[in-house]
Amino acid sequence: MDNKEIAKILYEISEYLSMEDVPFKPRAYERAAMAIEELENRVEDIYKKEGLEGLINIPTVGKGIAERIKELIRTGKIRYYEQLKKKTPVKVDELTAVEGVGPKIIKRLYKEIGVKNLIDLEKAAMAGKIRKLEGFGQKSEENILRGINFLKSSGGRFVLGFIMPEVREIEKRIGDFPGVKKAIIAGSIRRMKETIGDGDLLVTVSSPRAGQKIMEIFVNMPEVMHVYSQGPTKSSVRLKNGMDFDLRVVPEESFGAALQYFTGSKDHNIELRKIAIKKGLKLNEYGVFRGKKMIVGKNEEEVYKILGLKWMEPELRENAGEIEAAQNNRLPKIIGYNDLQGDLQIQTNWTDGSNSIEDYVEEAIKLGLEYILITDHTKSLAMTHGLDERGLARQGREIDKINSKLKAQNSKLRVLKGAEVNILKDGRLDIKDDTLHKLDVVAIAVHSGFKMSKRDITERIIKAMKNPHTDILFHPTGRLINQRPPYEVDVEKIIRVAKETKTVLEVNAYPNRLDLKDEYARMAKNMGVKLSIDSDAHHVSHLHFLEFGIAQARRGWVEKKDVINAWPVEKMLKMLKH
DNA sequence: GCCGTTTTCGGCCCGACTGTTTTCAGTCG
Repeated sequence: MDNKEIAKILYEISEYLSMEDVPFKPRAYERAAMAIEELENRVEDIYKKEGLEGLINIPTVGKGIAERIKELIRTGKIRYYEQLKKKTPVKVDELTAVEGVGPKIIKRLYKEIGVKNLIDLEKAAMAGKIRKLEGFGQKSEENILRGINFLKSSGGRFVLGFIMPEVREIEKRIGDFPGVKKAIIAGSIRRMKETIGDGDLLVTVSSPRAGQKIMEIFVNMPEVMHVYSQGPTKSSVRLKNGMDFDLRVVPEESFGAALQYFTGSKDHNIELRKIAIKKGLKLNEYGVFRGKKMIVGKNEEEVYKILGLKWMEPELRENAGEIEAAQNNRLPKIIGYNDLQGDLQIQTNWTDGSNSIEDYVEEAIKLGLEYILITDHTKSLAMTHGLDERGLARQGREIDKINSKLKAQNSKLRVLKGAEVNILKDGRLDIKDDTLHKLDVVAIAVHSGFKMSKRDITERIIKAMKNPHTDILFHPTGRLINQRPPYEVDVEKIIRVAKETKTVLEVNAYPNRLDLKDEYARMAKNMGVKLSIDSDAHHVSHLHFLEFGIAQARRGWVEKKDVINAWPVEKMLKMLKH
């Protein structure tokens, strides 16, 4: 049982306890679930090595929850959890996934109209049963239906950044196997799309025997739940996490053509084949052919070259102008995965992050960053214990101390003072100007009022951008992939105002945000607006998410010069408004 | 149920916003 599975059960216990109106316990279970999700070591291993004591030593896990986890590891279930489920037999995970539906609503809908799962919920809403309940109305019902439709539209796709560790693990394991020469993930994963449907792993092998062997290994991996098919060149499985995964053994001389073909996108490939036809050639996954004679296919570069195109990064292959650019040798020099020098959004344990400023300092040094901006939440975001003016001043003094220490150690790293200042409903910021003035970088963000009309929310954000202290607008559209649509903000208008006010727009790298998304990042870049790519870390391990923000920016044709935290710290600070 | 430089009990849930109400419950993260 892995940590995610354990965490999921603890989350559910938390929801059930909330339904019962039990005080404080839900929060305790929730905090334990969050801690376990972020733990590097496997809880099961901790228990095996150190027993109950080891579990209790996990912060936020005490004697009570440790006992529950112990029972889960030893018996495969938790009696307490089973009792709670029996009492309210509903699919909590399905129902809470609907935006705006929480434990109290679930409980009432179950008790009063027997809603147990998502299908029941949709039926009840469609039949107009929910609006008739006391305390509910037409709007609540519409909101629930909207939430369900949103879930459906995103169904079956996985958030790239969350699934990537498992994908890479499989890629590496297969690639390291004796007899396997090359192993590369193709498809939308290689193009670094924000969500992916399935995995395609291409390999070349040293002998047919090795090919057969690797197929054996693949279909018997511990992650595999079901084998659809197993053949000499293609095997297809479903993983336990729900994702379908194919392994293809490809002839060495066709590897480039196969990689090109399976990387896609579909539209990009269609255009390429049209070009091939015009040149009297044929392009397929085995190579480029003249008549029956294969001309090239061993690597991607030669496939593109023979079609009269420069090779291009997979992130650009969406038939969005890249083919023409490649023909005219005008491809952008998109930002590289090692080009960032700083990270401009980090939440610490001063508010809702899990780690101290020093923990982040340590991790940032490991990653080779030269600066980090601390951006804890501000006071009106009460659930995160947002900082007020005095809190920010106190944090500033701590940062000064840390910087002196770093300097004494001859460290290159510098910690900058910032905040993720909350934009109030009327567009004012919730921190006074004289405090904002003392910060190195002021970032602003919307955290409430997501359902405002297009005009109102756009005006609200613009007013906040016009504050002379504002430097960066964080996650400009507020979307959460597979979970919540963006607010109805007029992004084009925001980009225009960003240009006027010299406000930097963020490409948030958190895997289910990626906000601005690729097309808007491209629009901003084209209008000369500067961007920042930030992890939005709430835990030191999240600094690694920068990769996915960079990927999103690359998909938006963004270059190094467009990204302020790809610049040295002095140049970056000089560019800002104050 | 967890936690502790306020330490073995008594705090912890804090505020904005929405949608339902006419004074408030529930969600957000």
